[in-house]
Amino acid sequence: MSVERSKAARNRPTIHDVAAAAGVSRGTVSRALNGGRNVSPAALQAVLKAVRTTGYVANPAARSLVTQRAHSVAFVLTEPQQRLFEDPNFSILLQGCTQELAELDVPVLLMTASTEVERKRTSRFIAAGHVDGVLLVSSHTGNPLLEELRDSGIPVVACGKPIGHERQVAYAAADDRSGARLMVEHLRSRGRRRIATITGPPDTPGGVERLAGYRDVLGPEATQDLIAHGDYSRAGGEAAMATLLARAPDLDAVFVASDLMAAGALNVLHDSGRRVPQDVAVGGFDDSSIATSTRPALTTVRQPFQRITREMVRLLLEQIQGEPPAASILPTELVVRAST
Amino acid sequence: MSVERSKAARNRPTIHDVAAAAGVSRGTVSRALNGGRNVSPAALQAVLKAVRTTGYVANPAARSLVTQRAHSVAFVLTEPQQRLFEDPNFSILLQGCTQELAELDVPVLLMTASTEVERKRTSRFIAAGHVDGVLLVSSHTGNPLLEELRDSGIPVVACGKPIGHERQVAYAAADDRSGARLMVEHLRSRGRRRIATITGPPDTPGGVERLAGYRDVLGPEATQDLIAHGDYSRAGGEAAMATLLARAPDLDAVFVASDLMAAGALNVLHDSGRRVPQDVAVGGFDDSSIATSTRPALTTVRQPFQRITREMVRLLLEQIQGEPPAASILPTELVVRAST
DNA sequence: ACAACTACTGTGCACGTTCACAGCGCGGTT
DNA sequence: AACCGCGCTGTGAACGTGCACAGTAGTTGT
Repeated sequence: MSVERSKAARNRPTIHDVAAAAGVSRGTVSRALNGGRNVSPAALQAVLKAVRTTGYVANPAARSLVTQRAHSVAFVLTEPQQRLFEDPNFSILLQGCTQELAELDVPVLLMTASTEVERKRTSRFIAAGHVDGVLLVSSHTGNPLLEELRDSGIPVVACGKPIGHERQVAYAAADDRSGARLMVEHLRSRGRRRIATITGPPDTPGGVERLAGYRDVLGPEATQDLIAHGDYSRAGGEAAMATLLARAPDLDAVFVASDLMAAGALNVLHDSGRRVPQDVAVGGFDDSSIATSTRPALTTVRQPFQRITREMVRLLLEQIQGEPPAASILPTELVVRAST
Repeated sequence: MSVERSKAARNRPTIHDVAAAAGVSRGTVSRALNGGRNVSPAALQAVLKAVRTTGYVANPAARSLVTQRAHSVAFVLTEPQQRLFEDPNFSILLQGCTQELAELDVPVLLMTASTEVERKRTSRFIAAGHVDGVLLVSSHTGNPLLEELRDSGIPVVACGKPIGHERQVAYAAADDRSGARLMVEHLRSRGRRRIATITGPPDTPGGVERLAGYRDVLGPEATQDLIAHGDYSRAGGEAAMATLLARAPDLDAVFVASDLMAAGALNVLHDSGRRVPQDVAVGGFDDSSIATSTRPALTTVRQPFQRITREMVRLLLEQIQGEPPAASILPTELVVRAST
């Protein structure tokens, strides 16, 4: 009597309550709910009905405790936080991964590791077993977090090639190099002859590979005065464009390694009195939402973000299942708009 | 013997291992780690040292199971996903909340509830007890999720006044109405006499309150032809601006209820051959990163996002502690740039 | 007819932690 | 001298679930 009273007092129904309501045992309820193997149709129906009437939902903590799985995943961003809301790429990746995983009922924990303090915290947090795997968005190489994670043995998937760890950690990345080639070839086909470039930081895969693609096409034409480095920020794009104009006022095209930097470059070109695309053609990279919001709209190289997030999730789940880390390189596509 | 063997096989140290290493009992270790009350200095030192040598981190699932707390919080977005990466506001809120909570070692689960399916999933997920509270970013009123959450009894804090539930759910919001007044008064002080407005959707607090502030200042001057509704998207801002120009070609200022829409409006004004601010002054709202990236840069009303996120977190933690829901209205500030 | 197999079901244990309780020695008050 | 309170400690629950195992009934094969 008092036992039943205390049970009724607890508001959240447990698997016991469902079992009692369905007239079966805990084990049968558990089996019915996880796969439903070796369960009679009658029992299955009874359990399902009992679940409905009691409003039962499994306690995730109890489940995690016994399965030794957190059933969740972390999305870790090592870039300065500024970039999360300045550059839509990160939001798209975050959104894509979240959505992809939500369909599998896997929640995503968002963590940043921009500062030393945050990195420590994130590292400790992940080591505590809060998550089964990590989606790591960290373009800059040499971040200690990657090695810490690798050493802790937790499954990791990087977004973009993790320079120096290509063989040891899984990653999904767009084919930056051939994407850059597509763009530069397109600029040449438009009759441009003095094609400059604004690169990403030299310690990022995008910074290296897209520049390599540019050089592939231009060969010796790619002189040093036509190459300026940016930091993937709008302000960085502006500064780099100003530098290029000072060094090579006769340039007639510029391939910018990200749409956000390209938007900055457009502003500077506008201020210098040059018309786009008549005087200078501008090509971006990403095909983020920025590309269609500039005037003129940007010709750019589309990164297949949806495929990238899908692959990241797949590669992570594979590793959680015990498979070794793998990599996935995805093709890019030229999107021609008004700026070239 | 075999017992010790199996213990050694488990890679993650438990509280038992720490207790053994420190020469004390589980209870003492637990007490030493949670507050350290009623623990002798000697025992405390021994435990701390044992934690260091074993590399112990508490198992969150086990802890949650017994404390009946998830020790985590959900950030739920009900807007169409598009907006997460088009409008920087959401990223800022997300980032702010995450950061604020990270300092308290509370992870943030990111969930979307844009579609019916997602809403069901999110609802069930939260009902399962995965989180202790919900940070709800949902501008549109009438979303069933809010009521579902309220009924389930889980602590909720809304961002922006939850129309129709002001008394029942906690919220943090900027003072939209007086912010709008600031801007319209500023436009008048610049000598503008035909001041139009592009509002947010009428079922959002921002849509209602900012329009009210506009009317407060203009009174009968606020004729219907000067008011157009937008949907907080860039495209919506463009469409609304085009409508206004058709209806009132003589307008000399427009107050736009969000920076993103204002950016769209600027484009349309530019295309129509009008100069900003000489022919038409444009005022935005938010002071998001967009405001400084337009040409000309936007005069806007700054929302104190950092204070908003701080208040959201505070209000949520309060409720988790058992306090009743409260509200927090935060002051806005006029930021004058080149567009007025 | 008996054994072997199949399909299904119930029970005990373990996961790792916190909390309530009881026990212990020790100094101070009645 | 007996008692009480205090600071500290160890121990036995309990949280709710999944899994291994044993057991039952019914069916098939020799």
